[in-house]
Amino acid sequence: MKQDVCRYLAAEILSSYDKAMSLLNGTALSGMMSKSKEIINPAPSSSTAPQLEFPQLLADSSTKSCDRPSKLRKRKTLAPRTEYVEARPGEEVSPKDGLNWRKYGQKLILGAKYHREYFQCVYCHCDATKMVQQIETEPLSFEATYGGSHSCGQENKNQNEEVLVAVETQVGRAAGQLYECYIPEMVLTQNNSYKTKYPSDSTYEILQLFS
DNA sequence: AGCCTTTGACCAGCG
DNA sequence: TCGCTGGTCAAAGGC
Repeated sequence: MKQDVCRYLAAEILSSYDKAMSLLNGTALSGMMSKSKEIINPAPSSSTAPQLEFPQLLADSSTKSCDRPSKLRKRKTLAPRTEYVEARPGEEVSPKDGLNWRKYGQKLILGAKYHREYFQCVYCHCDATKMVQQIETEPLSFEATYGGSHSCGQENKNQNEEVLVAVETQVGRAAGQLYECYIPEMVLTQNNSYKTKYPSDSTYEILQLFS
């Protein structure tokens, strides 16, 4: 019963999205779906760690020298890698994500109730940045937007989370922000490859709809 | 002493 | 071209 509901809802969402995308661009969804399939079911021949399939989701990953360019204040185009996290009750700071960040600024965004905080990876050669915005309607929820990519090795330490973000983003986009419904767990296998572990059969069936 | 946070200023993108 | 706004810098202070 529960599985049927999930299947029905996912099919409805996909159907609506497909129609919308067809109107805008006839082939966009099919391309996205095939990409989602590649992420969810990476080819067995892929190397040790899963590769992110959407380079446009990441900002330029070229490494910087340890001397960050001074007086260079180029506005980066926002990488749409957005993650929603919840703080524990009573915790007013943005929750940790397991990586080491240094806060380099905060700004009150026009029309926003809370400040937006800007973080940079603590490692000097690393290009990764993170913006955290407290959600107005849900004070315990934070929207974390990641930019750049970790060239410092932290990413490897936390590769599972990075892959999750990618899967979350792609599937979420394809299904019309469905990603809060399910998050497959990535499991490191003995041969250093990753595979998805689904918490329930119904979740797995939803993912099958995208493949 | 060194690292981190705060905060005002600067600068570039965009409308 | 210009003003607004968001992203970043860097000095100062705290821990």
